[in-house]
Amino acid sequence: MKAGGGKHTRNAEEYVCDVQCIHPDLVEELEKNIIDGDTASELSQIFRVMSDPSRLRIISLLSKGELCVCDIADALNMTQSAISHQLRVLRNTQLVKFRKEGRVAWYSLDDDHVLKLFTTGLDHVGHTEP
Amino acid sequence: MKAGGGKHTRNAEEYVCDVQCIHPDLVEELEKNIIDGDTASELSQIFRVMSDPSRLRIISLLSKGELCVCDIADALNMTQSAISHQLRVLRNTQLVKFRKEGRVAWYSLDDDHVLKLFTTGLDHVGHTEP
DNA sequence: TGAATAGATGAACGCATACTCATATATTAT
DNA sequence: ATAATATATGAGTATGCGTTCATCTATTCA
Repeated sequence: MKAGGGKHTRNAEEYVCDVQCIHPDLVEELEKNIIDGDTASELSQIFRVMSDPSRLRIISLLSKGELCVCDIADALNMTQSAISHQLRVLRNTQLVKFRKEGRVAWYSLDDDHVLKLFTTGLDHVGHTEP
Repeated sequence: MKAGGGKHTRNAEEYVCDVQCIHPDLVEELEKNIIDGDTASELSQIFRVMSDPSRLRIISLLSKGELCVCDIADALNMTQSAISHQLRVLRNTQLVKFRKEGRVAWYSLDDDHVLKLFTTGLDHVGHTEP
């Protein structure tokens, strides 16, 4: 650690703290279980994308089926531009896919994981999907 | 919608677009399926908390058991202050809980949903937990 | 061909937030 | 009581991001 700290280990019923010594066994044990920084960053991106209310509502809509941009904009009462920007974010992170039909772009969820994350999250906040 | 837009509906095999008219059936259908703004905000908070690499690594560590602040700081090679700030965020959103034992604070995950979100996320990025 | 429309996108503004630094609080040891 | 330790926290700074506004491309219609 870099500031203000010591080091603790469980030792039967008592907790031993010491600043200078590091307990290699615990550290090693811990370090096996840490996801590395790259994985953490990669993972954080998915959650980051799902951490915006507008994007969640888009996902909520798309969980029911394919929709075009202006349907979404209308349903959420947001500008086409705002929706389009958000859809790009969702596209870039592979959470949604789309197909072009004339000048209409139809969007849909790309992955079941997204839906699972969404419903698990809803579960967590104590709501259930309609 | 507020800018640049029309309105589309699936109509058998053809898609009808019209700007001024709103198709009440589709809108109504959609609006039943939208999570409301409050729910979206509430849900976004959980994902927001899980959208930071440092917090994810903390969660990763705590998924293996109870740890004190300086254990975490040491394992992640971050300052005690930074960890403490992040733990407060995790505490305030009920993702972790803690107990005080003397001057040592032992933290652990508060909820199985957290772990489920974490592992589902890892699944999504194609990693599996060690 | 020219007008209208669906959507995409760059710039800019405002707000949120992760970390650092300094310091405060609470507990243990001497 | 005094010193040391474990953690918490406020202020400040830098970075990231969501939305708006203006504009651009591509497609359809007249």
